[in-house]
Amino acid sequence: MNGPSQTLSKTKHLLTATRTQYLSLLKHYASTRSLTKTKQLHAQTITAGHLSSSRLRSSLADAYMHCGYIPHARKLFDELPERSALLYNNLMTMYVNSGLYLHALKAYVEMLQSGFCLPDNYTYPIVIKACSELSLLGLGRVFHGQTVVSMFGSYTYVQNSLLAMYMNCGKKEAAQRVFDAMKERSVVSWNTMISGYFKNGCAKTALMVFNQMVDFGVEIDCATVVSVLPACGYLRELELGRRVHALLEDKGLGKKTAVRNALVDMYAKCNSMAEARLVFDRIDEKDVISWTSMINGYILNDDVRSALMLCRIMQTEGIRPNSVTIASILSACDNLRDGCCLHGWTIRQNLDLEVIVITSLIDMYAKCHRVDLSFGVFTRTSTNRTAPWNAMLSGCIHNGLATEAIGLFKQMLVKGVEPDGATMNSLLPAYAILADLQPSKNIHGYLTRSGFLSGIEVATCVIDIYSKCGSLESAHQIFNAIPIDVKDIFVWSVIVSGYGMHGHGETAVSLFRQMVWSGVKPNEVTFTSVLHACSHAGLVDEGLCLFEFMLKDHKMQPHDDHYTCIVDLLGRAGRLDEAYDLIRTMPFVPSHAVWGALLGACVIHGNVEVGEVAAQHVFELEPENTGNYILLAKLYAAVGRWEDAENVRHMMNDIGLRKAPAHSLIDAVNI
DNA sequence: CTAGGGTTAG
Repeated sequence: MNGPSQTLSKTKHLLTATRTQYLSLLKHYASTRSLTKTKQLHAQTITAGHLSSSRLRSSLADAYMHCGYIPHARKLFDELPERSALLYNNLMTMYVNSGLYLHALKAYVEMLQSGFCLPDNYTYPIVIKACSELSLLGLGRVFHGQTVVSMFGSYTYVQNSLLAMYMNCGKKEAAQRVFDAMKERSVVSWNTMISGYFKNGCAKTALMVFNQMVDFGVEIDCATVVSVLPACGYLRELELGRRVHALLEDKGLGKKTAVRNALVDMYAKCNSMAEARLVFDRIDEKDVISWTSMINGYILNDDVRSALMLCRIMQTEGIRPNSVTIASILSACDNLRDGCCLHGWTIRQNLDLEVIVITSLIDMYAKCHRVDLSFGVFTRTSTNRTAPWNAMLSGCIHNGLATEAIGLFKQMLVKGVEPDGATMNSLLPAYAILADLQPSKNIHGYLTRSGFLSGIEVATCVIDIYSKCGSLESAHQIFNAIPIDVKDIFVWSVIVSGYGMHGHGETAVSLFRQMVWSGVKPNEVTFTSVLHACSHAGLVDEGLCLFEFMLKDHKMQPHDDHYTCIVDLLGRAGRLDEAYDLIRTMPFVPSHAVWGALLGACVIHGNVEVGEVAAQHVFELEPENTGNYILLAKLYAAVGRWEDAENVRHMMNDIGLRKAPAHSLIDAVNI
């Protein structure tokens, strides 16, 4: 504390201080970032007449730079007769620390033009960081080239900044090349690669790099831990997460709140709330992130009550929620009453203008089937950010408003909002729902021009759209344009089911075999698609063979969908007894779909005996589905038992189900 | 003097 007498003595001291003393004081103020004291000393030097010394002015500028006081720093800097590389570096660092990356790059240009000095090994990390933050990949590459010719390319600091820059710009291959060429790698190099791979969607690679790092015997630090734990959580690698936990306790890295928070999050994502709670309770200084991680953990594990309770406790402990806390809680809300309550709460917390919160509110209302309220939130915000638009788009899709979604996207383009991958994920299903060829061709053109089509996810969507429109040639063309090693399980599934849904069983099966042959392992969904294709096209032996392949070669547990396909397949072929036998050997209770498939087959082949059994089951499982009654009536009609058909109609009426118009039953019976 | 690092929506 500064008492008045102390201040006085200090002032006295300063007045009599020599220039050297000023300089050493400034150095101290710079390292401790004491702006007030720097300002005081600035005033002193003016009154003491010392400011004529350019050495002192330079130190003063330097102190202001370290304190981040841009106006004075810049003015003093500009007035200096000559500037060293060190001063330029510090100026650029100040700009970078204030988020003024473009200013930093301008300062670099001035440095080159000044003729006083050249960039050094300290300069490059700063300007490369600026490129990284601005995603200026082109300029970043230029700096990369400059470092290589200037020999600073072999400095670990410089290389580390390049790793981060490439990772930030989504160029993980480029980062890996720099990493591979490094002669010496620090712990920072490894950490940058781990977090970089995770940020670029390669969580598995991130874990691989971490394992390599441990194998190499590199000492891990806090940053390693907080880089690797999110990847463990994402991949639900609980065992590895526990090993990292043990390792960090061993090395005494577990004191920082950030590390404990990362642990809470990891355990929560691995569905181990007991361990998450244990870590959480042991955090001495819980911050808003600790609380949010725990709250979000409960939400992820479907314990909304505990999440809300914890949120209450947090507030009684004096910690205010932030936008992330709110977004997390909103994501768990699926009813309008709570939703409106929470909306009010976000307004009271003054957080309703944050982009994440707006996005979450839009999403929440859409989940409550109130797209009108989503739209209310949406229109009341000045939105040129992409996320709220995406939320609005996906909200439309979830509520079946395909045309509205497409209209919204057009508005988005008109207003100059930059669409991204998530935009496409929300938008493209709209075209698949509409299944209208001309608009689909239009969006295909847009996707080609904008470059989105080169992404495998988008290409998969477009294949699906063309399939739904019935344009299998176009679908196949896009499919063929994808290199074989890029084709994943999803794109194969879509093309198989595309051919399947239009009755081209042979092509579907042939594509399925190509997929297996190319080394992509089929999953439950692909088997459903191909079995469905077989039943649709009447390929009985093929279908049974594939079912066998699925059980024996792939050791898969068949789902209800698979049984439905096979029952349908056998049933259509008239092998009703086999179908019935299969149902009786099922390891779980058959669903209405399975019995429904059997009933449908009985109708085709006029088998009343089996049909009645099937009908009994479907009536029990979905009593309100009128289609089932109609099927049974149709069956009776098919074998000429008109009275029974009429009785089924009465049965429907007795249950009070008049949803089906009378004529549909009559039509059905008359076929 | 410089490089990496915790919670979140679509």
